[in-house]
Amino acid sequence: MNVKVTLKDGSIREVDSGISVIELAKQISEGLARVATCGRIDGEVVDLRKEIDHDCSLEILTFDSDLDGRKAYWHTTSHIMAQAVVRLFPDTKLAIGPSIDEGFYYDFDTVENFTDEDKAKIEEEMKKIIKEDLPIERFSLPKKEALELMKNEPYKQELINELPEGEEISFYKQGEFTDLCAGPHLMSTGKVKAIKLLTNSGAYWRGNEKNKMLQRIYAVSFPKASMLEEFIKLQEEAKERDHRKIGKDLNLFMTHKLVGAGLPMYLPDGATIRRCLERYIQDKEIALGYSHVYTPSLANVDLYKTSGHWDHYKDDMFPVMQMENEELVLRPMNCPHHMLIYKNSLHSYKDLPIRIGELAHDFRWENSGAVCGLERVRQMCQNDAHLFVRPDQIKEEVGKVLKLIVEVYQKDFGFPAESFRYRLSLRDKANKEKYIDNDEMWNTAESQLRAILKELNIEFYEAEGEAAFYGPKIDIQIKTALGHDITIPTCQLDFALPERFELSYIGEDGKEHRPVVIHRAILGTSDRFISFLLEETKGVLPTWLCPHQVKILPISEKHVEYANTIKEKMQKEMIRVDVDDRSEKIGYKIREAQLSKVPYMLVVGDKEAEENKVSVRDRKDGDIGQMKTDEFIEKIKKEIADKVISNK
RNA sequence: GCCACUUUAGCUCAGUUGGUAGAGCAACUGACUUGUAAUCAGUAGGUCGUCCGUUCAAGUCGGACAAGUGGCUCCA
Repeated sequence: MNVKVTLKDGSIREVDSGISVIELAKQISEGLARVATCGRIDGEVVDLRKEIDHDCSLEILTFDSDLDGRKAYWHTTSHIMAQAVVRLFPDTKLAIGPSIDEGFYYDFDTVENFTDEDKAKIEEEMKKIIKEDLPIERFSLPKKEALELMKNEPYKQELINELPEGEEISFYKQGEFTDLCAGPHLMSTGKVKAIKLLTNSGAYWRGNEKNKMLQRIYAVSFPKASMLEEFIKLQEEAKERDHRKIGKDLNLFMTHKLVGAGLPMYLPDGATIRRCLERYIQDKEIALGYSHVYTPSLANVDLYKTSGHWDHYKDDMFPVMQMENEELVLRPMNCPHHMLIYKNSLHSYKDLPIRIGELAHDFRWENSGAVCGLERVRQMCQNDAHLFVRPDQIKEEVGKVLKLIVEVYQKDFGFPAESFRYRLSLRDKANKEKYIDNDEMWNTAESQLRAILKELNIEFYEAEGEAAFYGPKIDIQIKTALGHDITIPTCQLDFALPERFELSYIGEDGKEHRPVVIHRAILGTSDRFISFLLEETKGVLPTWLCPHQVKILPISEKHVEYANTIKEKMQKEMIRVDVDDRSEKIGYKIREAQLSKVPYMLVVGDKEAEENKVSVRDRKDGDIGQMKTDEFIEKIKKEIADKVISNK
């Protein structure tokens, strides 16, 4: 933000581009600066005196790259929306209306739910309020008077009552409408130019499902109509990246209501991608000293009573199946099985760490409203492993896991580092029944993970209430094309399950010691990883993962025989190759192959057949010229060599 | 699970005020034998998500259920 301000003595001072709008506003309210004379909106220098047409101690706010300005802009629009709703539906009670990353929402307690028609009316009314260009005034009241002013607004009263005693409580007034608000806001409603109501949905008061459900309307606003158009365009692009759309277009997976919600079926091409990924990650793990096992998806319910899952995780599990005298459940996690595998033999301190991995199917009851393509499912395949370590090995092993994550995501897949945020997931100290009760254990585990992250110089944030019931985690969070914040890789520290299963190793001193368990998943689950992969790559997968790596396109039926001979040659080299032998023009075949995102198209006709060559067309660069068939086979083998041991 | 919306051919979508369905692409057949992003013609394909109701008559109106979509809650 680059702004010139006129100081009270009349001198003009340029404010650093690094200053935030809030900071500038503070300077103004402190009397340091009076009014800005020019600033940038959407990159263009404009005269702010035109933007700010009355003098008060309000903030100067513009919608440019400054996040604070953007938030104030949206926040103001949310007040305009609330004003419109109150005008149209006077019995509405107001809850909260904050700005969010992309726009804002407002929660209303209404007599009846909003329909699409209501939304259109609200949008019209908002445009009127903008046209009225109502000045926005800020004032503050002591608590008692604030409560009196909001006597008809129970949600606002609840909020006021929670504010600390003695604090000034600020309000913003525009025309007949006044709302409790910390600000900041624009100077008047007319500053808002382009608005669009997006979706409405139910939302619980304070996000607690025990509270009343309110009506939430999401919306965006911009200072220029063109920016709104741009926003809509970006939204459409995000839809194109949606893994469910790509999955359908490329025939990767399907669901069927007879199978059930959240239970996708992988079609041949999707199954190929998954098989390659699973082989890849297992090969990586083998190289790092992991041993893989197979364990059943069903277990006696007592296993989970022993592990503690039954007490802490029951609601997320499928119900017990009672057969003869046994009570069986589908497993939600693999840890208990792996604990028993560890316990199956005696271990020396010299044997540790022991790393037990499995591509294991887990079953979790997800709310019907939560399931989403491959991203949230009710049966998933975890790329799971449990590392049984001595306490002195925790740091090294967690470090190795984090290193593997970086290697996979950044080196092998080339995903940009900015896509990921490291989250230290801690317990919620106020909600003790959710977690295994052992404060000492929690404190040790949490501080150890924090120390490791710091030591490795990894930037992270802490989140209370995100831990597993048995221990804290380092989760790697990503934001999907759909804007969901999800975990893919995870690394968890667990002192609890070793205790519960009475695990031990024989130490140097000849006595029994308790190992520590590190739970980790690199791809997370195959399902969620594929959803992420498809969205991140827009379906243009690296060659080693492509279900169809090469498509041979004969110019005419005369050339099908030659096409088939090179196909056989490639198949022997474990390349996934098809021949398009239909009687279509070459342009048509290329178009189809291109849309199916095949990395290499080999056009073959008389010229190629004579010289035992192929004309290579790359999906990104188009025609890249002729080469000998053997030369092409070597090229593609080289391309996939470091990811793949067995390609089929 | 909760709130809102959606569900018509394999896919993408039309379908006027209720009078038992259309297009494009795909598929199939035939002709064309093709040189780097769509050759032409023809054929076939649907109890309009399922069930119940209103009506002389329901893709269209009402209800229940299911699946899907956007959120909330939850979560790998």
